[in-house]
Amino acid sequence: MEHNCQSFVFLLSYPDWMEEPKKICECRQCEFRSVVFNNLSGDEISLICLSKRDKSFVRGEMIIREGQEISEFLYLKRGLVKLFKMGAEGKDQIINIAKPFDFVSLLSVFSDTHYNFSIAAIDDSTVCIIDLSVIKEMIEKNGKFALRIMEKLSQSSDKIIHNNIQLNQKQLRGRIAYILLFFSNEIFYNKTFDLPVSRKEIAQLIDMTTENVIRIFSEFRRDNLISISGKTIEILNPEMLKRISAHG
Amino acid sequence: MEHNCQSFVFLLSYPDWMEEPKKICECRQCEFRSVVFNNLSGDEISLICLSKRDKSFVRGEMIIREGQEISEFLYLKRGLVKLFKMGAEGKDQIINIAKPFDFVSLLSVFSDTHYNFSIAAIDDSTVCIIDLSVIKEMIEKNGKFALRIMEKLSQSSDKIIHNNIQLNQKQLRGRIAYILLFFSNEIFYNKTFDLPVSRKEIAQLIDMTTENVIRIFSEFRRDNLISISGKTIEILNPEMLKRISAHG
DNA sequence: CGCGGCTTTGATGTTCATCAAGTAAAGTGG
DNA sequence: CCACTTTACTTGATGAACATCAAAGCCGCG
Repeated sequence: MEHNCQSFVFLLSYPDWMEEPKKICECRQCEFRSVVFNNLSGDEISLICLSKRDKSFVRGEMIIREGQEISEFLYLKRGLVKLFKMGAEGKDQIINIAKPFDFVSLLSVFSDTHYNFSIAAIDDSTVCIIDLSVIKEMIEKNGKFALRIMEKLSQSSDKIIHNNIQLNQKQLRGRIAYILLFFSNEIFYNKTFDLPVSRKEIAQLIDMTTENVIRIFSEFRRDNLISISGKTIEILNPEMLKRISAHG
Repeated sequence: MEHNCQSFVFLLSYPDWMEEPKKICECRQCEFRSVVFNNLSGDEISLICLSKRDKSFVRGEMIIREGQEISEFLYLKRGLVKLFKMGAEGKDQIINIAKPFDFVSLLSVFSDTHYNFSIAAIDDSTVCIIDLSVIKEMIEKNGKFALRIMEKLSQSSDKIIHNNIQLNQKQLRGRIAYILLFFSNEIFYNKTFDLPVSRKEIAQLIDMTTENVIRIFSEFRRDNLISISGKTIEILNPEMLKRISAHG
């Protein structure tokens, strides 16, 4: 999971017989390259390298604040973040949870000048930050790259929209089952995991009250669908949870 | 509102002194051009013309059926359509209502091979259909065009997502107020309008039951916020509706 | 150690879906 | 065009699902 995209290697001097080497950047090895940057030439990768930097955030830190100007293109390299809209007094609404290689700035990067949502780390995270103008320039110049970016962007929006539709139709038990399976299957790839969010945040994510999140957790524990100890959750009966998620 | 994008003008023969004219296509005059196709050269516009056709649908007709392969890029030239996911027995869920110049195929055009939602005309509509491969080719070749398409696409997704978030937080009265103002301000630009959808469809759009849509309509009429006669609605007290929409 | 935030459970009331039943409107076949 | 059927609309009554309020234990942190 660790990767290091930030260092350049310069030769301080070189013998006559040697051409001046191009700047070598570890972006060439970055896993992210395989996601969308495949279509970029070596030179283009180098250009990105020049304008990019990594930034790390600890759990709980704000990465983007609603209203901030969009001048950079962000993707998540490590950790877990939440996208959310702030509301009055703890009434935030979580739009999405993003994991490594997601474009976290994607809503509105290309459609607005300012963020209309916030981003915060829900686990220690590092974000790769690229000048938006560089990305735009590259989109203009490299058509394959443009298509690939559109694909990723479109996928992310689709996912959010369809998530929302699905959740709206379920009632509380269904939503809890859904979110438990989401963490287990799509984030941690494990039946046992530590919830990275508070009960309250779960409530904000699936649109219900904190009390009811807890109540249904307890209910599921009573029915031996899950076991809970603090933040640690183990899925005991995934089939039943799937049925509950699908139905109700 | 009327426009005609479909006819080519060919000269059947031309004198020696005249160069063979390029195909002239009325796309050059199409309003849509100003929306995104500004950045295309005359030749590129011609290419689009060659691969495109218009198709009209009467109110109620299906335009796209869930599961269908995506091979074309659609935009709405005239009318009103609904994007929706089919559910069991009238339990459809309406995702969005699109108006002229919206990209109606936008969710998933670039991220999937098959539609995962349906489109139907809720008013007599005409759709301009362009080969998706032609659009993709143009995105690859013309960077400015690519950026413009991304912008439009991103705007549309953003709108849907934020709509959803807003609606989720409101209770029934707030949703009805919201949707009434939506039709008045964003679709018909008029305080009096004919609802293009049934009460049931409104319920599917803002996620409630048909009975409650009717109940709250009646309530609003009783309180002199609106007047209703059949499908015709007049907004009498927009300020109050705005307040109701904002609050609850 | 004490304060504030997170968690938990119970009691209560509101909001909303469901059921039922009837009227109006719109489409259908003779 | 009329009887007929179906679909849309409307209102009321009931109960289920859920939010809100209240109270107490827990945990981490300055």
